[in-house]
Amino acid sequence: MRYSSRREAILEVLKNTKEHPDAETVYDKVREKIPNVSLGTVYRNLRELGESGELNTLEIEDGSTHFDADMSRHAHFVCKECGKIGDLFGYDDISDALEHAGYKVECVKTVVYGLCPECARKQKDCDPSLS
Amino acid sequence: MRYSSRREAILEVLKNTKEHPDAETVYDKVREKIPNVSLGTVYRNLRELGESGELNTLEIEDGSTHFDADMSRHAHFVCKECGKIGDLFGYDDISDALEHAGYKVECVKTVVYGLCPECARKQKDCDPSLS
DNA sequence: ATTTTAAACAGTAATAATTATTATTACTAT
DNA sequence: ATAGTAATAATAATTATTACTGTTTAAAAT
Repeated sequence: MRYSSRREAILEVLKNTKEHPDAETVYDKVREKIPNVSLGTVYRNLRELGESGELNTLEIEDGSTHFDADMSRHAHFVCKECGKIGDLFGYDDISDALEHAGYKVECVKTVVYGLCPECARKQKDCDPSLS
Repeated sequence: MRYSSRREAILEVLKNTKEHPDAETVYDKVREKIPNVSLGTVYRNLRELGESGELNTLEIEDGSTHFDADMSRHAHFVCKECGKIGDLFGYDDISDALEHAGYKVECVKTVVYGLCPECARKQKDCDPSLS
C-alpha cells in the first residue's frame, strides 16, 4: 500500500479522538484539512485500513458503523440514552478458551448496550424506585 | 401487540433453526408457508420482535444483520472461511462487573471472528507449518 | 531529472439494505 | 355485526456503501 495523504489524514482523525466516529463524521473532520476530499475516498480508505488491521470497525445495532484506531484489546459500551460509545478495558476475552477448543480466533468484538453511569444516575434521581 | 399470523410465522422460522438467518432468508422461509407475505412485513416484524425482546439481532462486520430467537445468554462465532455463524455458550459475560461500576446493562453482544474448528483443521492439513 | 506505471483520487452513478407511505385487510372489543 | 385500529401488500423513498471513469499523484525505472 503506497503512501497517500488522504489515508494519512483519515487515520490521523481517528487517532486523535476517542469518540468512535462513523464514516460521515470522519469525512467532516478530514474536510477541515483537505476540503475537497471525496466521501468515496473516505469509505475506501476506512475499508482498506480495516482490512489491513490498522483500525477496527464497530457495528452497532442501529445499523451504524463506527471506527476505532485503538487496536488494543477492549470492548465497547453504547449508551441508549446519550448515544455515547465508550471503551471498556480490563475485561478478559474468550480467545484462549476458544483456541483450546480448536478455533482460530482473529478478533473478538463485544458491544454492551445499556445506560452509562451518568445516564443511569440521572434516571435514578428522577425515579428512586429504580434499582 | 395484537396477534398476527405473519409475526407468528416469522418467529416460528427463527425458533426452528440454529442458522441465524438474515432478513432475506427469513423472508424466503416464511414464503414457503405464506407465499404472498411482503418483504417489508418481514423487516417490520423482525424489528418489532427485536424491540420487544423476543429475538436478538446480530450485526456482522460484512454489513449483514442476522436474527436469533434463542434469547439465552451466549456469544456468536463467525467463520471467515465457511461463513457459518455458530453459538458459543458457557462464556461468562461482563455484566456483573459493569453493573458494579454504575452501568445499567441491557444486553451484551459478543461476536468472535476467525476460523471454526473444521476450517482451522483443513487449513492446517494443507500447510502443517501453521500453528 | 524525465518518463513510466500503477495506485489513489474526485466526482458521480449505481447498488443493497432498510424504512416509510398508502390504500386495503383483518383482528378484537363492544 | 360494527367500529376502531393494528397489520398488511405493494411500492416508493431513503440511507449507507460501493463501483465506475477520467484524472492526478506517488514511487519506481530509465
